[in-house]
Amino acid sequence: MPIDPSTPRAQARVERIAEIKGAARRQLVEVGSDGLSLRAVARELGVVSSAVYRYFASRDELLTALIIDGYDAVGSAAEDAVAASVGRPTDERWRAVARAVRMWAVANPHDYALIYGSPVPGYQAPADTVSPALRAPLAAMAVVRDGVEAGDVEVTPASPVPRPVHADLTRIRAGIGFDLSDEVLARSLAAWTGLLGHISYVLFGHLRNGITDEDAFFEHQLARSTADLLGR
Amino acid sequence: MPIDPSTPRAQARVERIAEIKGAARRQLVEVGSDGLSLRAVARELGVVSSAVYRYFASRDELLTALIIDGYDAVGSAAEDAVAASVGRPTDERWRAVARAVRMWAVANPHDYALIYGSPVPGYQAPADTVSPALRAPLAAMAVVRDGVEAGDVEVTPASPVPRPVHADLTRIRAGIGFDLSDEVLARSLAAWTGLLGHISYVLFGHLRNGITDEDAFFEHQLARSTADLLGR
DNA sequence: TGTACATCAGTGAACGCGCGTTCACTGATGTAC
DNA sequence: TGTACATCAGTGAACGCGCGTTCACTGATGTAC
Repeated sequence: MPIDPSTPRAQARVERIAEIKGAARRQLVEVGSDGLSLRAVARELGVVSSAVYRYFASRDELLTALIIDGYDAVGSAAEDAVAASVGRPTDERWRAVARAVRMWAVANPHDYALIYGSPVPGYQAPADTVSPALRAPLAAMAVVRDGVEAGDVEVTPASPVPRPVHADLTRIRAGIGFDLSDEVLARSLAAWTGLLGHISYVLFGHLRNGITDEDAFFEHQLARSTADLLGR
Repeated sequence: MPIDPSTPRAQARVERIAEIKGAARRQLVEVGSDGLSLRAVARELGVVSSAVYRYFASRDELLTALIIDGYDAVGSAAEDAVAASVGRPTDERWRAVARAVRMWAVANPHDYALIYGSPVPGYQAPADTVSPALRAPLAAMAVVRDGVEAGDVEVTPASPVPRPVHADLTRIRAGIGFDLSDEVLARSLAAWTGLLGHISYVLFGHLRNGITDEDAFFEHQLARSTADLLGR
């Protein structure tokens, strides 16, 4: 594999890969991750099915590429929101990240479902999905860490942390690479899973007959959960 | 369709339907909702594929039956927990429902993914899934309503509710059939989506490298979110 | 109690289809001397 | 600058497979008189 992207061939290759992934993402919309088909992708590109194997060794490899792209997309949306809000109050910054994640999800519901929905049965996520997957939650946690430093976050533990939970939180702390107390880390995780819970519940249609103004509902719930996160 | 279940034939039919659904659920485990195949179901039952059409007019109809069963199963788990905790303090009752939902999810991850995971693309849920889908959240909300009556729930609004949100909450109130103020209803919805968010995030593997004692972590987070729900 | 008929479960063959992946190949594009 | 060779993208045919659904059928089970 040549890494030099300057030669015309390498450039064409990069473009071709992008075309394939684009066609595959469009297919995801119609048919879901299980139904993703190399032949259909090839068809859309006006190319014989075996040609796709020049670029992806198998269907699963293509699926992995889409998953990584999804994580990277939501990750950079979150990171951008964090970067753009430096210096602002913590509650505002948290809401900005949360909004960025939701907006990405609403704009790309099928990519969202691919990464945060049901796992594809029989598909084993390879190791190189791990670090892209962490980008978005890490960006969110960084806001909380900054907030602790700025004194915007109530840090007094609400309840004692049982030993096994402490052990797991310690492991997570090591994984994310910066210090948050058990209390604050647990609150951050709750805020993060709560955010995805809200997004999924609405996006997957469980409030279809109840909520008409999804933006307003989200904002209202976000204000509430932000207060819970920061300890008011 | 004879409804009298007393005749041997009708009884055999009921059993056969249960067998088919059982085989289909087992398939779901291996292959997901997209991959659910009538032929494979027939194969497992030692029967020719067209025989299944005696019981389900199409693949989608079988899928719908599984979805309804899933909603009914989690719904009755929740209802049982509610019924078993009558008279106990509200925070305890809420935790009991939440635990019941999670335990069902952990015991039946594929049914959980079927109903609360990514929607099956191209599958349109028919109207008769609606009321089973409401059973679990309704059971949970009933606990909150009882809690309000018992004075266990802080009912003072934390923030004004924007008009469009109020309109949607009114619609939901009408749908669930009992009164909860905007404030309490919004908190209940947040608690419910937060619960599913936690369950999904862990069950779908996003904390695979972080949490080892999932039960302890859940209990700890549940204590926190219960306090948020009840307004401390 | 016995007979004639209707209902039902399941059979077996067939339809038309799409899938992932392999393989030997052609012809164009790049590279080395 | 020109030639010989290597690399690459894409072709086309083929493999073996499973799918949903339809249809005419057989034989067993139930029902009505």
